[in-house]
Amino acid sequence: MNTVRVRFAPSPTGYLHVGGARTALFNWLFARQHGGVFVLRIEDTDLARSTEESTQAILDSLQYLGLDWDEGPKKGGSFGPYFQSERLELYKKYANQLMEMGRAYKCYCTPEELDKKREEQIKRGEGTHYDRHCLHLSEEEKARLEEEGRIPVIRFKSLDEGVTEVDDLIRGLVRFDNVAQVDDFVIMKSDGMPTYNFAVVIDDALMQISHVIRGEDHLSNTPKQIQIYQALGFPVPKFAHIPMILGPDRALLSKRHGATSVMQFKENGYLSPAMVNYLALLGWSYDDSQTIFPIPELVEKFSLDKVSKNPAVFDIQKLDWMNGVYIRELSLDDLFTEVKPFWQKAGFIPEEVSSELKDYCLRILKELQPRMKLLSESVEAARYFFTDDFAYKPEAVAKVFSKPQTEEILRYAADAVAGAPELDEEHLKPVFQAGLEKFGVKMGDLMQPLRVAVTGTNVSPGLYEVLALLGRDRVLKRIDRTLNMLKERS
RNA sequence: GCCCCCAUCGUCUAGCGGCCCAGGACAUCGCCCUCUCACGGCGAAGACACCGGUUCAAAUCCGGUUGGGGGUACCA
Repeated sequence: MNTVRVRFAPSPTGYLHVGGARTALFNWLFARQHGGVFVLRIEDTDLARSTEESTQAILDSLQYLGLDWDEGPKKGGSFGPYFQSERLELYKKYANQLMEMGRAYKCYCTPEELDKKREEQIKRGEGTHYDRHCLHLSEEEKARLEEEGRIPVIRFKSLDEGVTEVDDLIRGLVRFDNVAQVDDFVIMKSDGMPTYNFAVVIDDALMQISHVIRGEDHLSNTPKQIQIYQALGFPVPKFAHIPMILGPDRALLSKRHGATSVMQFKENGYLSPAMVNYLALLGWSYDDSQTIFPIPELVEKFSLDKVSKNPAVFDIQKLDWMNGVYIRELSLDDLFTEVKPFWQKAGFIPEEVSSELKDYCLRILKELQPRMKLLSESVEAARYFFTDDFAYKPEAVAKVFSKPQTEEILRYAADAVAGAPELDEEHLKPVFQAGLEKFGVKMGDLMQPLRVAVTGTNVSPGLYEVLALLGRDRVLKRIDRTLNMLKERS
């Protein structure tokens, strides 16, 4: 009886963006916590903008985030179909029922006529609402209009008095004046499709949705929907309107703020659990100390009454930090699994990785792990481990190779490397230190030129580790190459 | 225009009448570690939008102002 049934109902008119993902996440968490059902429904009633690619992109995005649905596309369920475009008969049936009850009527007004009336209402300082011009049309008038070729829409006849209350789980009681706030809105368009405010009610009612968790942008539409529930005698679900996500300029988060598509985040190297963790914290918090929440803990601790009422600015820097935290928590093996596609795409490693190569990768990753925020960063950071043909970073050359004695120091380092039984700190450091006295310089003045010589950059993991990974041959070749370059330059 | 929602450090937030001259995290700055960069450790700076009430006592309750967001479609 009290089964929790929630749903995520995106319209396939583009990629899933982080706002939608966050809504999906809150629904999913709520369902999982209560042992309920998470339904995925595709709201594709906008014929002009809905595409199959978008549907697929949404499915892929949810999968990446690990938000599995119990009923919906590719999964089925006993409340289907789960595409609104396949539920047209249902909407028609209930629209007719409303008309028979006298709670809906055909309207022949053209968009132009309606626009004009709206403008006048605004000019007069009134709220905008349909003037019920078509409510009292006689059968003859209707027939005449249809002969003219006008195709009617169906409007809901809203209540003439009183207020409609939305008892929101997050915002508390919100009251709307029926006359001023609930228009005789269109429920069936002239193309035979239902409008959002109608279809959402029919579907949520028929799918026995118990809690409607959605963005705050739907709060103002809720009284309209509640009137439909009531007119049709459907039980009204509980509502929870979660705050919007904004960009740094406090405008609604959109493409112009940068990446907003979930798949884009995946491609940029964000780990799924980091993404989920960050999204969960946008508008929700647990206490005054914890910020890292593994998914099972989220399922356990999430609650709607800890959801904030104010809109949240999407902070990419915090997401980056969090991604770094999750990267550092990965085992090297798991990190390799995550990094693999990036390295394959860069041509560093083949499709099939030998155990010897994997071992090498793991050793590299051990050094890179504490320095990574994004998986994608590992490509540039690891380039010199996979190719000898790397470019020297101009800033590094300018800064490091401009010092006196550079070439002598590099030659000394080459000798040290050539003579050391092992390329590690234990064997190299004493030799390097001896060099410092000889040249009258500090450790950095020796290590930095050597670093640039073997990596092409002045920023890398610990040099001893890098040298050991590269091996004697490659190190000596690279020092040679650098020396030649310096000679040619002067 | 009309209606609805919201208002604590730059950002996400804790706070639900006294524990708060406001706590945490990211970002920023400084120090330590140190071969560079990270990681890690320590520390600094940084907020209750404003004005009125209510109360012995307000970040917390009420009203207003201002500001931000949303809705007002034959989009969802």
